[in-house]
Amino acid sequence: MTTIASVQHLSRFVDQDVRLRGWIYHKSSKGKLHFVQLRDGTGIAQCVLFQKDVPEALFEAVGRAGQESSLELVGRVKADARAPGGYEISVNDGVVHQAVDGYPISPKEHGPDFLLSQRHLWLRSKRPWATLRVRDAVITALRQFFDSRDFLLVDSPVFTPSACEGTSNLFEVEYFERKAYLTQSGQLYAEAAAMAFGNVYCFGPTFRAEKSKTRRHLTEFWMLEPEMAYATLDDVLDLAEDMLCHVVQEVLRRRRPELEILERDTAKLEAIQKPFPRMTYDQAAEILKNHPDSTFRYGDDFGAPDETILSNMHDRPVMITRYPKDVKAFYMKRDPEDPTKALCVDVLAPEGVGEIIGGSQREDDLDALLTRIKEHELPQEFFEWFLDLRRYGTVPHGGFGLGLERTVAWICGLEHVREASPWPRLMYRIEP
RNA sequence: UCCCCGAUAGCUCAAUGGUAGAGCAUUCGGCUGUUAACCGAAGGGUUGUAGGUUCGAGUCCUACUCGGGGAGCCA
Repeated sequence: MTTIASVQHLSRFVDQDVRLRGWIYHKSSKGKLHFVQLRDGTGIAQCVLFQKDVPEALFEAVGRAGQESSLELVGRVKADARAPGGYEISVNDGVVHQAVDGYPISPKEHGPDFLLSQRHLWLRSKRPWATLRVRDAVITALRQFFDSRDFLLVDSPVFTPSACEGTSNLFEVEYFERKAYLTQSGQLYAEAAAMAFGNVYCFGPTFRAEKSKTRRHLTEFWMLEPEMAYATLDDVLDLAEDMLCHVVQEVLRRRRPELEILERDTAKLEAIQKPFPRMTYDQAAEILKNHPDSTFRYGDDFGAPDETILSNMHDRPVMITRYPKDVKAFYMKRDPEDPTKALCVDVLAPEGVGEIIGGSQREDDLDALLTRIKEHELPQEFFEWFLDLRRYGTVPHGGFGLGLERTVAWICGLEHVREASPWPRLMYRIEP
């Protein structure tokens, strides 16, 4: 039996006979020879079948086999500059498992509606392949980063009894005799875990029933939320900065070919180095006040065009701190130097991508948090356990939430976050 | 929820209110170096749905359905 090789590691088998198992990505025939671009999941390799070198039945079978036909080909690996990837298989044997005709996704252009409806097949194409391999590297780098810093993974529940930040925009589900909601953030549970384990993070799916139809929104997305006991806003900023640098470095180290397929300008990723620019809301407001394209009014949150203006001013993520308390969540601690502000941060990715991280130092004072819950008209009974964290050994603490798909979209240079998810869930799309 | 845009062959798109078209894909034939090959031939249509205007509607009008982009909100 000939050695089974993967396209990824083809260079290890030069001048050896190997067996490749996969699918036809593309084929072109010239009379007495076929060129088969064989896709095996790890990459694409060019295989050449000369009629005189292979069994007649195989030559005819390959001739009839269209795009995405499944097959195994056996042959010698040769370095050949004419072949994409630099290696080529001179085929002498093989078998077509299933000859396909009429595969829906041709090498030509397609629209997003069609491609999303064919997501189960679209995954096989080059761009999704490259994108999802970058996503894998991002996730691996994130876990590695937190593990190396002794953060413990403590996941938060998906079913929750009520809202973390407010009652709107939640998906409601039947939960036996009562209602439950799909989580929109694991943060409150991460805070409890931080009091038990010190530094923790949770990483899982979150859900927003917001009727958003933009390139930045999914109804289901993955969020990574670290939480640190005995931490201040500055600690949160430092952590976010180190984390993003590590993730980008790891993607550059491990996923160069994928970034090339995506035609990503890697110079823009090389520029992601410490320190990131940091400014306060007031400083950002001053910039927007004088900007012709902004309709910003002091006291409001920044709109999407405002974020674009601010992020385009820098070649690396910009960290904006200390927003007005009224536009931010109830659990954020107020700035002791200016009680109208919250000790919070938004991290805006460059190139107009916008917000990928939102974080804060948390309110650790029981009475202040009680007041805040009343101000926001939240049902206190659902937050008693959360208030317990302030009753029994409260400490300064903080953390942030990182949107995975937005981060992947930024690193890959995607137009829309839906491509950063293998099975994107959008307001008007839940299939396949 | 609001604003803008779109829907014609499997896909991407054309068609001045007057005969429904092309490229790709598919099928068949040809070709020993293709990279989204090339050359020749064939099949493929209830123009999103329902009404209306008109001698005549893919084209104009109304409603609906589905989708795309954006706002707000957020990661």
